[in-house]
Amino acid sequence: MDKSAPINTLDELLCFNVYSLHRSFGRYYQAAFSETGLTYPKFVILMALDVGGPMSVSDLSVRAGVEANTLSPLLKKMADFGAITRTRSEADERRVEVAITPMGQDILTRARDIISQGFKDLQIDPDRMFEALTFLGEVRVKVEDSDPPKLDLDGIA
Amino acid sequence: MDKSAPINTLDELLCFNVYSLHRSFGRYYQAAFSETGLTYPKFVILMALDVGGPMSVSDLSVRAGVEANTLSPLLKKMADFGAITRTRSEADERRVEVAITPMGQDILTRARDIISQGFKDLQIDPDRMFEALTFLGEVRVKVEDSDPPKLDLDGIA
DNA sequence: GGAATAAACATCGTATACGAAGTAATCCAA
DNA sequence: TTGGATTACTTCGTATACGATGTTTATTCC
Repeated sequence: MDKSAPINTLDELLCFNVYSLHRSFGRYYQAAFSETGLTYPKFVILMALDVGGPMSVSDLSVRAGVEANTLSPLLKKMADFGAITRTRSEADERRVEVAITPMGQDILTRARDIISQGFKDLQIDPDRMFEALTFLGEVRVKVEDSDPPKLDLDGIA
Repeated sequence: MDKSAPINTLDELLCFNVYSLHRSFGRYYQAAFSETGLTYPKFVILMALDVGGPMSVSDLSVRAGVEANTLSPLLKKMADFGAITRTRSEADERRVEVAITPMGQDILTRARDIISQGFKDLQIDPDRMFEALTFLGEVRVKVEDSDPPKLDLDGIA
């Protein structure tokens, strides 16, 4: 019989605050990028490739924080568009090397500026944000390393 | 010519840290809820209805932080399952009143326990979390109130 | 060195999410 | 009071995401 900390409202839950803010950012960027064909996940991919250089789909998966199967169709679209290239590795025929193109760089440069500008508009305290970034990063590691308890609805549904 | 704060890596971006942690939580809860039919968004809906009582789709939309059109199909599925009820308002035929059922309550009770347990396992410092919750909430308000600068790819794509 | 494994991507099925557009009910102003 | 807004919800089209599974290529271990 362990009551642990009973959850009262959604606002007390970190996962909900993260979920909620994520969706707010999603709508924000959808408005910022509308009509350009760029989306937030594509921006993340361009950033990862720009900073980390050419890399395999799996490496990109780790950097971007999404599963490889989510990346596959996205990368195909971006390659068709011309923002990135996809090349079978000579050394290992299983691997696909992904790289940003000059056109992708151009897009990224402008997107970076927009995001910088938008961030400045938000007037967020740098110290609090740094602390939050650190905290969120630590939590992410813990969540990923953790084995979640399993929900059991026997007798209910 | 405003360079503002140039963005170097994804890790420096609050939106990316939120995005990334959101996905980690998503995989975490998918594992916790697997096979039960419950999902994180459905849990959020049950929580909102349990705490706030019966309410319209639009009110629920605000509480859960998702658009009403996202809710519609979800609510239909949950009602078919028996966890909630959907009733046309007598007073205003446009409105649909949504309420949690006893079966939904039972599901929620167990889900709450699982989430409490999982949270305890993560060993998160309460003070830092409280500060983070406050910060994330403030940022969310700012993001929602803010008018995003518009990306322009003329001459590139 | 050849079968059993494992690794890297891609595909498939399902579940959110969003904006835009559609429908029906209510409100409101001339 | 009636016809044009406005509101509430739904439907539609598109874009992520995930786990499970399939396919191809590399590795490993007899």
